[in-house]
Amino acid sequence: MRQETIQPVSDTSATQRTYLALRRLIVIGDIKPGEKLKIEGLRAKLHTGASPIREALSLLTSDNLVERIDQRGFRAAPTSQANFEEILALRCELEDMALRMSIANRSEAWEEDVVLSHHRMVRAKSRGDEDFEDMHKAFHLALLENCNSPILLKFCSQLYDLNIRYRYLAGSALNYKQRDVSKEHEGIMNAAIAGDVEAACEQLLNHYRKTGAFLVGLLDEADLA
Amino acid sequence: MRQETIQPVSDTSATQRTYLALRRLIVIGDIKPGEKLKIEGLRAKLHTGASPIREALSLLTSDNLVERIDQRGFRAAPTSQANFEEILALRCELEDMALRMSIANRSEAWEEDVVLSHHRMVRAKSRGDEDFEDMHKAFHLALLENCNSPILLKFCSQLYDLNIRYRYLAGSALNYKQRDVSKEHEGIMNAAIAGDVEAACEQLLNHYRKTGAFLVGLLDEADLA
DNA sequence: TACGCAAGCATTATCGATTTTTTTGGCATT
DNA sequence: AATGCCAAAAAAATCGATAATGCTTGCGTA
Repeated sequence: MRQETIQPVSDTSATQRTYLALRRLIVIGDIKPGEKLKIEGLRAKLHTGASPIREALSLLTSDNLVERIDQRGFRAAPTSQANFEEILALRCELEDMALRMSIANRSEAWEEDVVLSHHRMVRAKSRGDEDFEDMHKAFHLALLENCNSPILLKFCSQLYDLNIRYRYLAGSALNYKQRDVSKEHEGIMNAAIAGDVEAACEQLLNHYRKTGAFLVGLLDEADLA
Repeated sequence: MRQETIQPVSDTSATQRTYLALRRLIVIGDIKPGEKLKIEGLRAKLHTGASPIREALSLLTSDNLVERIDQRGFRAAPTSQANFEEILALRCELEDMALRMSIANRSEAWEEDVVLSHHRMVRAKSRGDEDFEDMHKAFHLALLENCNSPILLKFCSQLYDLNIRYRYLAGSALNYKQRDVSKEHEGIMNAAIAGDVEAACEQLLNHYRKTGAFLVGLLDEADLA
């Protein structure tokens, strides 16, 4: 009988798992903005050693989700209205840029990716799936994916995560006020696929600004810190 | 007699020192693009333990200077003409944006900072100081500093470092062909201080594009990897 | 009472050793 | 000659313990 190659204990490293777990905790607000991230506490919570934690925190620093203070440990990045507005403004600028480039390089393969990720998002939503948020992000990034500028894409992805954090902070109020977000998504997708740069960008930015304005309203009430 | 508080062994952490050292080695090209970064080797070279190295490398990952491959270690980010052109294009877009904002928020304090950092750069240059490169970066960032958008600033700073790496790769040929870079710097500074947005931005982008075109020429000859 | 100092405590940072995983090189088989 | 398999070596990842550092509290003094 064929000797089964020994299965690795896990297919990802402890650092990777810790990174994803911590990132999630911060983004969804389970770890509060400004909160001190004590190694010991996390070690217990995530069942792993100090090294993976430390490394994961270093990685999160680059994502602007964690602040590292030399000799004084780590803390979750603080939030503020100014920070939110900065993120919104940058997102509008950078995504506009990326979407224009993406459409300029338009190809059938890309159009298919966009349609596919949109479909998956819609499906996840109608099912009430856990991973709707992931699909939502995937859709938005798929739109930009074709821009042929990995660094720009990375910036957009980072900003997306920073932004979504505020969505969670604002609470579930958003779920009700569902506007016609689905329509907006469709509109963006269709314009993008049709190669209508101006329409696509205008709708995308509108989409962000509407959500943004709404969020600012909510954040005023809920205190951030 | 007043009891002297015990001096710390060093005023910065080993991680911080390692981070700066490694970053420098990569930017100036002492560590080649794509080169494997073995922990043991670096441990010996930098006289420190594995933990600080590992952490420093994680931090450099966020700067796009190091790639992390799960379970397979780290390597210096590879270079390519496409990558260089991407950096150049992004820099033009983002710095243009930042400079416009900076000028829009213009204040006396900021103008003084700009003048000061320019002076220091000129002085370092005339003296042939080691730290001319640092001063040069400081000057360019000072121009943008007033944009009131820390994240944008961070992006610009990152892109600056990525770009300068190519300058070093192209070799010292640049030192001779000194065009009239000093004039260009002055022009940018004066326009910025005078609040002439269009002139300042135009000159800044020209400055980058000229250097960029020149570099692309050199990079064609020298093989990058 | 307010201030400065110092000891004790909490936490971070670092090291050295161990465990896992990947890579390499040789050997047998087709 | 090429392929696949295994064992040995190299490297990365992780752990547990220790050293360094920052923070807090309580005491003595003015």
